[in-house]
Amino acid sequence: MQEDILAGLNPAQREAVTTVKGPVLVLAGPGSGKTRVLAHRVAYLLRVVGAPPRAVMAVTFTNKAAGEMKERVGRLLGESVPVSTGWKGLTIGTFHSICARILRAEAGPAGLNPNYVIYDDGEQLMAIKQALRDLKLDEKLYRPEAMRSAISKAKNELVKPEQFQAGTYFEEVARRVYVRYTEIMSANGALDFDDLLTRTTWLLQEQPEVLHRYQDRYEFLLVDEFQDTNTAQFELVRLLAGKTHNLFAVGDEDQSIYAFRGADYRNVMRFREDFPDSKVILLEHNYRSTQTILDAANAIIAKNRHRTPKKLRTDRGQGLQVTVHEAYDEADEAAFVVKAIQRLVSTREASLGDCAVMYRTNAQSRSLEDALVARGVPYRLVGGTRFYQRREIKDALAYLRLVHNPADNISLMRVINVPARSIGDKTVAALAAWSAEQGVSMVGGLALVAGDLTSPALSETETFAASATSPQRAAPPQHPFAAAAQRSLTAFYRMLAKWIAAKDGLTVAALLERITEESGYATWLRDGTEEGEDRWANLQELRSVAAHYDDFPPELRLTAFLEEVALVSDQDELAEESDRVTLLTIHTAKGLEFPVVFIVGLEENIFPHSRSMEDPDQMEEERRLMYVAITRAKDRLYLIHAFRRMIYGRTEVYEASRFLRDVKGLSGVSSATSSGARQSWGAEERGGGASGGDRWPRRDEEAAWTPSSHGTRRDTESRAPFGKTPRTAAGSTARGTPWSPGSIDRAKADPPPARGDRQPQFKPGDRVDHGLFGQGIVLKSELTTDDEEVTVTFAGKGTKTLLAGFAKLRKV
DNA sequence: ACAGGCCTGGTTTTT
DNA sequence: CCAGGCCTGT
Repeated sequence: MQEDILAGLNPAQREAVTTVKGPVLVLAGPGSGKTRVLAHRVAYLLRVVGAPPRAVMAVTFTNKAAGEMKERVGRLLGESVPVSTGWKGLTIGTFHSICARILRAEAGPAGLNPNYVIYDDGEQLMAIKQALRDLKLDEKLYRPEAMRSAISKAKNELVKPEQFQAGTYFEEVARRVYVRYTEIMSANGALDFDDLLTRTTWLLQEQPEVLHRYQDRYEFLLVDEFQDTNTAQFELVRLLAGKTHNLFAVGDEDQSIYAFRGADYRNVMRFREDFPDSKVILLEHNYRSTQTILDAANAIIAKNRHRTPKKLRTDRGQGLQVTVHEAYDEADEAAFVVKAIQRLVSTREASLGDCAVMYRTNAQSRSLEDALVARGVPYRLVGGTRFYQRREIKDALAYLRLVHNPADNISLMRVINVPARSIGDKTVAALAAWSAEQGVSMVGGLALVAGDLTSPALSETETFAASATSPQRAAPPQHPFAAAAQRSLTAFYRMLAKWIAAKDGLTVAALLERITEESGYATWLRDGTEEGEDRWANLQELRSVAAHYDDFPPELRLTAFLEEVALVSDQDELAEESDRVTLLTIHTAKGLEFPVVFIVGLEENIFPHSRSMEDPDQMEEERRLMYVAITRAKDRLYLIHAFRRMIYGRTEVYEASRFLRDVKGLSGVSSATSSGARQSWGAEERGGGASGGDRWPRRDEEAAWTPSSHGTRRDTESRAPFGKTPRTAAGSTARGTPWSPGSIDRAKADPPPARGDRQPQFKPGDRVDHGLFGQGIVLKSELTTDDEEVTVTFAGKGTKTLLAGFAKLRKV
């Protein structure tokens, strides 16, 4: 058994797995098998050490990582040990989900509503705006977003509202908002994401009895991505491990890229200070990339001052060259990427799914999408609109949440007039004000308006107003509503009260269905449009998620469901099945790997980002980001920058990124810039031609090369609407020729056409058939070094430029 | 209630 | 340039 678990591990990994007692810090380079080590260690603890499953806690940052770990542990153990996040078995989960569970179980000691709801950023912002209104502060002057970030920062540092030290006027405002916000959240029975961590940590800090219970239970702690912990998380882990010190932390300072949300890679150092007897294990062997790629990564990260020196090694050999390419502008950059991908695919050196294009900011995806769509290359864009952020989903969840926790005013306000029930803004505002006066939640207020003095909403409400406990009422108090408003409010209340009464007897799916039907939401949503049907389909998807909870005990299923949807993002179930090019930011690429990686936008002020230029610490983070990006690549790496780029509607010349300078001198890195190509085979080589995006102007032509000189681009094209499936070229519309006719002669950046001895397969006027676009007519065809580039106009699908070796074009 | 015009601000993101 | 918020007018 032990052999099984240790088989295939290298000596360092093996040591990490088997060093069971005491604090262990594993510094794990990218691709060094850290997930493997974590899973094997859990299996080892259970199987060889004989630890009971309930004594083991493994903490990750993302659901995806937690899921992977569960799966791998399950595989190692042959599924014989119950792997669950439940109380009985192993605890494997994210910081947030584990904390949510602890707070649910310890609602009493933690002073929380056991039915608390979790607010996401949007709902949090609503609560902050409420706080600003209560404090009569101007939203324009004190941006809610700024307040949110100040409050979040305080919480990450475990600073309570009453401990908040304001050193500036702004901070004083933030302090007051923080205080008021906390009151509002408590009245609503709501916690934000930061609260989950800080409240748990405060609970353990302040209640020794609770702390000891958890310390006694969890003999073995494992923490992934330790460099991403913030102060609250670090403290939480420290507390939990306080008794046994059997704390196993895996991290890599060099991959810390989340400082902006409170992560502090120095926690890795602090680990060694706080646990001086800790054993440090380095995992430097990389199983992912070629040596050339690792050399580039090492060259980047070696310039950071604050790090434990490490050097990645592989036994994969040098591998292929790393390509540095200079493009003319963002369109040329995108065209270069797409062509390179098509070339690799046509030669079967890679599949579309092997290829990833990474960029610093989301806005950069646009030109890439344009190029992919234009050339009919399927792709997926990671990080688009998320399922749980969609309006219909948020509405449905707000209904469910309100039924679960009627104190939740934010959810009430979201749904009270959706669909329209003649309860306008003024009525809602009056209800909010009057309910607060009465010391009840808004649902409590509705109960009073409806004359229902026995409503549970009147007794369960935590209040922040004068009356701390709700007095027994003999008669409903006078309310400010006119007869019509009263009628609407009462009708809404009766409906809601019925759902609340029925909730325990129904499955979540049934409750959801009942709510969407009786509220009129379903009818309202399905307005006959295609969009309405899409949204309805999304609701059905939510319902099928809810159905997973049918078998839970009745009193738990709604709680469990709401918790899951609050803490899970569909990023986690990021489908990898289809063969498409992946577009994603470097941040979202962390933890992933691809055989072929393109890093685009390698220009000063783009990457490294302009906001990081002044601050050496932020510049180090940019460097780590570049390091993460490079180390995603297994076999092929392309580093691309553009000579000029349009940002915020302004086109400017950008200097190549310093990161390129760091990498360029290395052996195995080839700088095949377009300008070099131009010099070697001459600017006069070819005349115009309509397939834009891949040519350079001559120097003397630069002045004329203004946006207006190359016609309109994509200004009429709106982005394809998001759907449940990633976009493909199939639904795209074509655009016109991007370059204005008759403009000056240009050189091609592409390799020169193959010499004489080849004949094009296609010529202008040929009728062809394409699997995706149907029939079309060839406009022109040109040979390139290794393929033939055919421009075809398709009926109703516009004009596409395709590679004959890649697209399945057939003459008809 | 909603369309349309004006203004503003625009890293990175999980939970 | 362009998305999202806010205001105004129907």
